[in-house]
Amino acid sequence: MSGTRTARSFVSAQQVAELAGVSRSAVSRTFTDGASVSETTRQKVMKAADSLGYHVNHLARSLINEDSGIVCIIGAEINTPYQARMLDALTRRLQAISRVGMVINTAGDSSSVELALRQTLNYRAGATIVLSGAPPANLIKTCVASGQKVILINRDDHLDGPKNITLDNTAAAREAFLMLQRAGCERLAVVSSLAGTPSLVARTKGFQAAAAEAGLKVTVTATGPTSYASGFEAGRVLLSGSDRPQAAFCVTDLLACGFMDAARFEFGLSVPQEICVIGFDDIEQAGWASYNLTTFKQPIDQIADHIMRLLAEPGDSASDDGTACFQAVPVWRRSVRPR
Amino acid sequence: MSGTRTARSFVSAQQVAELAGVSRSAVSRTFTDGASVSETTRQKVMKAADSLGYHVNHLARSLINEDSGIVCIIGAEINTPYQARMLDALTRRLQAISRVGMVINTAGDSSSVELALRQTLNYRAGATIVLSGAPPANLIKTCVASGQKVILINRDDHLDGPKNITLDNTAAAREAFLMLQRAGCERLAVVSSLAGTPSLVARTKGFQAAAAEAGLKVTVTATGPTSYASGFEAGRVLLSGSDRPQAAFCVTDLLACGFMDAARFEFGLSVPQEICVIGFDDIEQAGWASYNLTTFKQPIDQIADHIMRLLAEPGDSASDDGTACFQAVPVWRRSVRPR
DNA sequence: TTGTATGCGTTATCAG
DNA sequence: CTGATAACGCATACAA
Repeated sequence: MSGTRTARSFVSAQQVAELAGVSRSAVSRTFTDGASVSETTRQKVMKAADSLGYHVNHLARSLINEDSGIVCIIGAEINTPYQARMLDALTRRLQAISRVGMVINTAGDSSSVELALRQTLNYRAGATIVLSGAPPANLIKTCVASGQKVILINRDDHLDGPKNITLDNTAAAREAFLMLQRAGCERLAVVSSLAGTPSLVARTKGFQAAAAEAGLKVTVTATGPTSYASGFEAGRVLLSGSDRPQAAFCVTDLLACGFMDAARFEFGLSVPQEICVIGFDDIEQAGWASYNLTTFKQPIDQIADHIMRLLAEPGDSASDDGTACFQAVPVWRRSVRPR
Repeated sequence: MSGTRTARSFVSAQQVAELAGVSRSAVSRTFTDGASVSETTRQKVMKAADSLGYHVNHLARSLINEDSGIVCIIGAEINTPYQARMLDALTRRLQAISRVGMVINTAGDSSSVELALRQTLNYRAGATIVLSGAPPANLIKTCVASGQKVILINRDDHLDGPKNITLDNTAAAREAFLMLQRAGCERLAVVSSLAGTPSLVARTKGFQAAAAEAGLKVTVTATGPTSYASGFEAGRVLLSGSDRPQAAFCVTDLLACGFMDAARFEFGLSVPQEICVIGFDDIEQAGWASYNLTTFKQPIDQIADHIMRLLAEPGDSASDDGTACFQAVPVWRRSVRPR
């Protein structure tokens, strides 16, 4: 009497087979894509499975397949608009190719990233996507050696095993400078953060370099983490001086929003008449009427699509050199004076 | 010769045992909490494991344990500030109790929620947290019957198997009305959405009821999904009429931000002098200087803590009736006139 | 403490 | 097309 409803446990293929009067294999085949089962058997099995509430145990299946269908997504600050959108884009697409995302929220420090990467191995994830943080090289090696696909986003250290996805931060930063230069701004500032993320550093350096070529100096500020509050604080600091900057390139929209609010509400400045602001990421809030922030859009959908393509490739394909670089495109709104 | 480094596959306990010169069980015990292994054996095993890059296969382990350590989190609109914060709070805490969150991003429609719930069964998740969407009752039953913990957030249909977590939306809405009444507002509006989520409906009805008791009529608007754009559009509609409302209760901060921006930039109204606005959720943006939105804070941390407590309970404990109700607390900022 | 043997739920292989 | 059987990687009862 295994058919009673009291079973405080998952239903197994065995039980379904018994009820349907067929073998375990028949049940297995019914739920395996591309296996050959007669329509009658299939019907019997489905009926029994339905009444018992049977669901294939992907975990047991993966014991044989060596692929659990799990894709680990490692990231810190999931609640940040940009990261949240990336997470949304990824999980949605994973669903579509019948995989599933396992989110590992690291504290950001390297030891917790290491722990996260171990989890990815524990769960036999077929792939690991690292949104932020710097995982130790030896662990990455283990992942790759285990047949896992490792995808690193916005890191600059290019190891050979994993696939890298980067943004052309330098080009974007240079473009940002040009936009401000054309707007007639000469006293320039960069609002950055203390996070020291490779991409943020690249944006800062790229802007500085472009300005230097034009013979202009840039004041760089970093007051805390990459947040609205830090941007606000940076505004306080930068704008209280005697000759305030005429424009600020904020390496993140979040910083830009904070900076703009400081400019307006702490110093009564109007944007873009008295100060121009450029952000980065094109988060949703950048498009809100209060900000109308001119910024650079990260091609999240393209990136996510690219990742799915990487996942679809056969495991050992080293067709490309493993690095894909995307362009951030400027989004003109109203925080920079028209030329 | 299984020890060669070419193995494009995960390392098994077997391989570790061979290298360490011990039995498979010794390896197993080394990685099992509370098993007894001599220090010498332990060292040998650890060394071998390290050099081989061995990691316990949680999936195989769960075949025996009946608990994979996976907790499924089902939600739509992960990229929304509120949901993103909830996701962040949950995944962070799950890590802390050495579980891991599997995020299933549904399209929101019921068929995709059903698919998500099936995934939860496929992966033998020990628990499922449904952030949004209405899963079919029979599937929930299967989950519960399989020994899974099912936690539903903000649903109003109280089945007996799952644990429910709700917010006292009615009380909060009533409070919102009182706040506006004290500010001297008489022509009132509610800005809602077409989503028809139970909690949103409850907020709307609660506000209406409170107003009705005071003999005041309320204009209810819903122009689209629960978004900034919808709030903006609602503002356009509501404020263009001849006698515009003096206050708006927006059932979500996102709607509130959109509404405020419409009021200011489309109609040149100042908040709170010419129109008062109250939101709901206390998303990060509500605290930004541009909005300074008076709103109701959802106790996300409390809720997440409570969920962790539910997960820690023994599986069959029905100590409580299965429903926990939290209070949203008003956060006074500057979008409502002081009394 | 250690090793041996068994079973967890599934799929692949192979014989019918 | 179907059923029996052998893996898959692991934890545990049991015997040593």
